[in-house]
Amino acid sequence: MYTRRMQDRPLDDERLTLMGLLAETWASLSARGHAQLAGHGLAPAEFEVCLRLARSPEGLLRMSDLAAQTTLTSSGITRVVDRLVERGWVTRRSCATDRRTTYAVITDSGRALLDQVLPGQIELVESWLVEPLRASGALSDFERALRAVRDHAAPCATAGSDGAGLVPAQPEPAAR
Amino acid sequence: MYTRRMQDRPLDDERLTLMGLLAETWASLSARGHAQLAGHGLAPAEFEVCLRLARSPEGLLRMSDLAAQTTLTSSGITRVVDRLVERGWVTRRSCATDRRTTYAVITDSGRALLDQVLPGQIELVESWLVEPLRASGALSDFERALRAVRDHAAPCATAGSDGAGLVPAQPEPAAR
DNA sequence: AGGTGTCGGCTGCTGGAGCAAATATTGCGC
DNA sequence: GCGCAATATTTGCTCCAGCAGCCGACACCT
Repeated sequence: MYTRRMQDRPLDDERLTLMGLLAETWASLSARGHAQLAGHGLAPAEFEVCLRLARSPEGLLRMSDLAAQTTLTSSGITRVVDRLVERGWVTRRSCATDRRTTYAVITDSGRALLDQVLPGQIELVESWLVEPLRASGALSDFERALRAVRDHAAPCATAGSDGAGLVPAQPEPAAR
Repeated sequence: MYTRRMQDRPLDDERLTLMGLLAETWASLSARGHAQLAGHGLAPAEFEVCLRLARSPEGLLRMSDLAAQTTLTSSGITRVVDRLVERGWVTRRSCATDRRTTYAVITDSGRALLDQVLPGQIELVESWLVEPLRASGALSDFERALRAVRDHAAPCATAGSDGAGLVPAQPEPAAR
């Protein structure tokens, strides 16, 4: 397996199929998560920002660090935080020692929102990801494989927390 | 493992972390693929459409079947095919037996484009996904786990090919 | 035939996100 | 102290995708 036969066209390459399998799996899982978030009036990026803030030591993170940790650009973070501020889940706070930086801070209301949203999200992951993995006996294998790929590919997703504050060696919290 | 300890807040739930790991891995891999496609002037959805057409029995697929197979809506497919037609990689063909349906057909030029793009994409998957998996000895485990999740979660991604024409039991070809 | 319901694809409108330019603040060298 | 480069955030422009609405076409039923 995984040695291409000569008569195969690149079109049918096994590696392409594997990537497609991963794509399809991710698309399916994330779609379910997004649908549930939408029920709470939350866009995926908004949820991720709230979650990262809540997980942060003091519930606050610099705008540019948020950008580095997510797939959004700093411009995108500005808009997302705008929307979250409008709804009272996040506030901005200026930094005492560096007046260029702006912190995004999660509010009590924002934490309450997460308390309301998280159980459903966890339930979703449990039933659509963990459960089938356990049933096929591949749960720990899967996580190990995932870590192997991530460690090889991802540069450093813990920008701004000074390498600390988030779960060690498990920097990525969010369901996009 | 994978039994939540009582003192954990939902914020630090292991299942959320696992989902985050998957999210991060997918984000990293797809970003590399997208960057390479961009070098050929291709958007991810455009590449996926071309690939699915090329893999189709006669290089043609109905618009609505393309929509069903991708994450795009039929409206989105209309626009994507518009762009591909503009650049000569795809043409539209009306159906002889049902005048409502429109086929998207890949052109020779479109196939040539794929010949040019695919090797690089395969190379990317090889070095950033297959290689680390092989190194950690988790390659076959990973695919097995992925299939378990996909089979449990994905409804049916082979719409329009009448259940045939694509790789059996491996319906998802594309790197989005 | 004629009528009705459904399907397939295309078009106006809206919102989100990236890119690039603009603005603001800091730290450095003179 | 003052200009200058570097960094951080915001703002204008543009593209892309989804939603809702539309029309043409088919199928079924009477």
